[in-house]
Amino acid sequence: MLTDIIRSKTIKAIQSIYAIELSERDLQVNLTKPEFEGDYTIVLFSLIKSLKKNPDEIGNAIGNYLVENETAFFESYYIIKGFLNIVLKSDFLLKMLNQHYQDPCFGKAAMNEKKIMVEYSSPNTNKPLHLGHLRNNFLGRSIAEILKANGYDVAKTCIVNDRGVHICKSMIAWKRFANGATPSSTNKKGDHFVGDYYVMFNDAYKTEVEELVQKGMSKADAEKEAPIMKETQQMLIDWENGKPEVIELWKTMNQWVYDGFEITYRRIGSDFDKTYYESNTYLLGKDTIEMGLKNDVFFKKDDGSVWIDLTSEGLDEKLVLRGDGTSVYITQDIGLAQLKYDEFNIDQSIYVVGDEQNYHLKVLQLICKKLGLPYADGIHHLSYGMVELPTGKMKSREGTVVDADDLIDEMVSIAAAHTQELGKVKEFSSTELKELYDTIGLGALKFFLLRVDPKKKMIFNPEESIDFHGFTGPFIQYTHARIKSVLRKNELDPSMHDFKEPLHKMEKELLIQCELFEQTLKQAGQSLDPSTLSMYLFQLAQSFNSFYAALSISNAETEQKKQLRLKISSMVATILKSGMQLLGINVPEKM
RNA sequence: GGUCCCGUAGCUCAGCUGGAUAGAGCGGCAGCCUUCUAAGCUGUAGGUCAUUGGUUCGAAUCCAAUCGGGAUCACCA
Repeated sequence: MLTDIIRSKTIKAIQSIYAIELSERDLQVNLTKPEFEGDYTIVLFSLIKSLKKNPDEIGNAIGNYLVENETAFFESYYIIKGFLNIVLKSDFLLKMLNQHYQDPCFGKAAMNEKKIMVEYSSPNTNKPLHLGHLRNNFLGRSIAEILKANGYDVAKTCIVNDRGVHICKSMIAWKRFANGATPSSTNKKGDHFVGDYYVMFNDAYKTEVEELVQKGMSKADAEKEAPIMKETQQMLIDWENGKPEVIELWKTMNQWVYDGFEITYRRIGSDFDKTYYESNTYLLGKDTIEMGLKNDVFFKKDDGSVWIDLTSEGLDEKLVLRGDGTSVYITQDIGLAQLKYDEFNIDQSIYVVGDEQNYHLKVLQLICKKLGLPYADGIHHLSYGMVELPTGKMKSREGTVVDADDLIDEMVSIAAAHTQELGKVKEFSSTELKELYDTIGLGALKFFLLRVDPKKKMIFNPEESIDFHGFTGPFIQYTHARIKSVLRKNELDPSMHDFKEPLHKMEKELLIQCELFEQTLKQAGQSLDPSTLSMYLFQLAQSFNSFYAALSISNAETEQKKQLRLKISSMVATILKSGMQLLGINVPEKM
């Protein structure tokens, strides 16, 4: 990578001029700001102390040395107020261009030996997906792809929360209110169908509680005594005892939800190498607790419940097994962590889970460490912020949840309206059009959710629909389609690779930006952050559009210039396409 | 109350381990389609980087305190 090359050559220069060995960390190399002359900038301030010279003197010495001794790389230099701005020769960039202008693997690392698991999505089977789930799904999928591009062997998994009292709630409501209705009899998507009964449960429950309070019962008691709640709790017990009729209903209703999820997953492009179900894993982890009890990692209280004391870590005492011997949430997470490790032999396990569970995941890792489990250090919580509305958190009780399917439909129909209005793809068949609308609508939505730092919470305003202009997915898709159009109309000659004419400023800038792709992927992989990639792709597209407006490709001054520009365009399109694919976004040939 | 996170333009967000006059997009204003896709391009206005102190050649960035907002601390998942 260029930055690394410049850094190491500069360090070598300093060593040979001043006989002082600097570490890579001591030297800052950045892109030169556009308002100054030069391509890359070396910051001289940090060298003043160790070299005991003034910045101008140091800059001149280094600049001279580089231009004279590294003739293949450096052309000239400028010194402005403590910064050494160097001008690159075009050779390195042109070589890269000739090699990779249509290489879909450009920027990606070779396979390494490490295996990483990414767990994401992890839905509940009692309600349809909402906007928050979309952020999770897009992040998980994209991070998995980015890690693959960094050479890792990646396994995508999902843990489905398919059991528990909340699942029984929709089952009870269905028994009470459905009269045998099914998704097909009502022509409703299965997950939405079941979700409706979950809502009905809460309504009925609320009514019953109110009635009891009217009769003089306290609110707390009423909440426990409401018949519908008692039925639900009984159902959970029946479920755990395997009562056939309950199991039958549970299977049926979950299948409805899975059928619904399947449609959404296929549409948004989420898939998994392995799906775990809580109904299979909820009993895991007890052996490990037993082991920890023997090793004094855990302790037992008088009532038989098992705990871990994390107060020395600044946390609390945490229950890991109930007094009656049944599991809590963390018990099965300990077990599942073990199971994943056993089944996949992973070096690292990434959990894409919302930041509301920071404490939980911290405790999970700490417990695994204390137990001395080999995979403890590999556990990594990719904590992402909640998606909120301008009015605050989304609340299902207040009906302010943004439904995933609805939002996708809305985005796709906006894409369709825009496309029809512009009328650029009149020759498309109806299937091609449908595919294009999906590509653009989902591209806008995915990019919107991936362009911000995962760690930060973000605000979605349903009043202003997601943009299709500016820093958006469609902007990048459009840039790609535009390039493809130019490439269709002008023949690129692969044999032409000797570009002697000096590069235009914008040509050089584009090549330097292309070169940055590898570094960007590496950084996105290390920080598990697709937003850095999103920003990079946007900037690249933006630079291309400026280039496109300022310089003519097909009517370039010379044939050599034309071919150079066609290759640069091709390289930009290649990077935009492969970069967007790492975000889970397709780019059209035409739009 | 304990722990953790956040506060940058009207709005949504970038600003990496301290470095040049704090940047994008949207929205506002003014321009650009007889030339390769105007979902584009160019220009312009808009900031006490929550506040106050400290560290130093230099702070939006590091430290401390204050103010404001949020998450979490269940024999829930």
